[in-house]
Amino acid sequence: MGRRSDHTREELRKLIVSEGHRHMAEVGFARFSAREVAKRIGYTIGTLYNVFGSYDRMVMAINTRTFELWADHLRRLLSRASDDPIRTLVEAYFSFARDNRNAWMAIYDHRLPPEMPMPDDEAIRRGVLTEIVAREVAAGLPPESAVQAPGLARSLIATVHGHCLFTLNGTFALMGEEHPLETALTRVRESIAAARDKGAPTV
Amino acid sequence: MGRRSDHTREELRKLIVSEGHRHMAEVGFARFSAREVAKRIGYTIGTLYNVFGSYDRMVMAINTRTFELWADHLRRLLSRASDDPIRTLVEAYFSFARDNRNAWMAIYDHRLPPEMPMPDDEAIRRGVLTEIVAREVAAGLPPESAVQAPGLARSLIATVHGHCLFTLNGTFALMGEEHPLETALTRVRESIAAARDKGAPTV
DNA sequence: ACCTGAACACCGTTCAAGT
DNA sequence: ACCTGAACACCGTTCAAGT
Repeated sequence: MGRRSDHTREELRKLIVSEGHRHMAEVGFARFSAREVAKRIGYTIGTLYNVFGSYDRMVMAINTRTFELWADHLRRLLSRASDDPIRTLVEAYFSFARDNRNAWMAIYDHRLPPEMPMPDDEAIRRGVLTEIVAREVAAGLPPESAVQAPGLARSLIATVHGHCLFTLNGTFALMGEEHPLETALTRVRESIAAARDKGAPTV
Repeated sequence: MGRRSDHTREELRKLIVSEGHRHMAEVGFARFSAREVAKRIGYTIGTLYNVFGSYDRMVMAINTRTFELWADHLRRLLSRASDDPIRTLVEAYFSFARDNRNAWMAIYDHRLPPEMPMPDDEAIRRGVLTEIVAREVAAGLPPESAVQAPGLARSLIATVHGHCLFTLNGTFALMGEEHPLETALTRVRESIAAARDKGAPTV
């Protein structure tokens, strides 16, 4: 057969990412299959390799899509009148993860081969989420402490991430933790308060 | 063929966990294979199913073994004269993860099927690590705040875990974080200081 | 009772052969 | 130039058949 060209290369890319994301959301990373994505869009497995070159590059594109949906979710909740944007951010981090379990966990389940670094384009699109958080952290600090915002934001994302991950993967349940979100928020508030008190680092 | 009985059932269990752990450490969760473990110990795949019943139960046993090695590592470093056990704990969390990348990440890569809860025995053996941390956190608090120790310990483990995971999976590298361990330790100290100041909750 | 090994229904990856 | 589909070397899982 060959030469169908029902779609341009760009349309095909979007089709694969969109249907692949849906498949990931349904079955999760462990049962995700490139062959199944091909079947769903009515092409064969060879076509996915024409477009993405490898399984890893396709999963990377799907996970970047999840990052973008996640950032949208954060912006949407922040845009609603909120007198407590820090709480809103923590809640949005958790609610996206909980409502998109499989796709969200796939971001961290998938690891690129060591010899294959993340393309700049993908890294930039994923970095938007960090920027959203950094902006709100900066807004919560006095001007003389604002230089700390990017570093503090990275660390607070890691903090919230740990709490969110332990909630979804059952670790907190085994430990007997009953209020993961409020606990995470307490940690975040403590650190922002500490940065506020300390002011700009003197080093 | 059949009926070899070179080993008792218990010897076979230990053999599989030990060789399986080695295989996991070498290739990581994504390339781990039960068939390869069988080949390495000189049995066939059917025998692994006789002993463990499923792939998931075998991986669970291997990961529990990693938990025990990890707890040993923490105890070993704590037992050395240390004037700063909290720093020692954070360093030990990171150093075990870094020196046992594949086995450590496999703990969180592997997810049990939802219908298959963790057996009590495994949960208890994994919980030892949490208890070690809780003991040191309690020692760092005044007596009237000590009731908070278990809850605070869970949360600090999640905090350190997020920083450790972002270090190993490359997230922090993309974000430009250069001192993950010191950053995690700063977060931990802030939270312990906050608990110390606040005293026992009045609720 | 214990273990084997074939069978089953899948994988990701490659690539010669068609249009 | 684009796409197919067979081939390859693997998976986890099951289970009848051997000893």
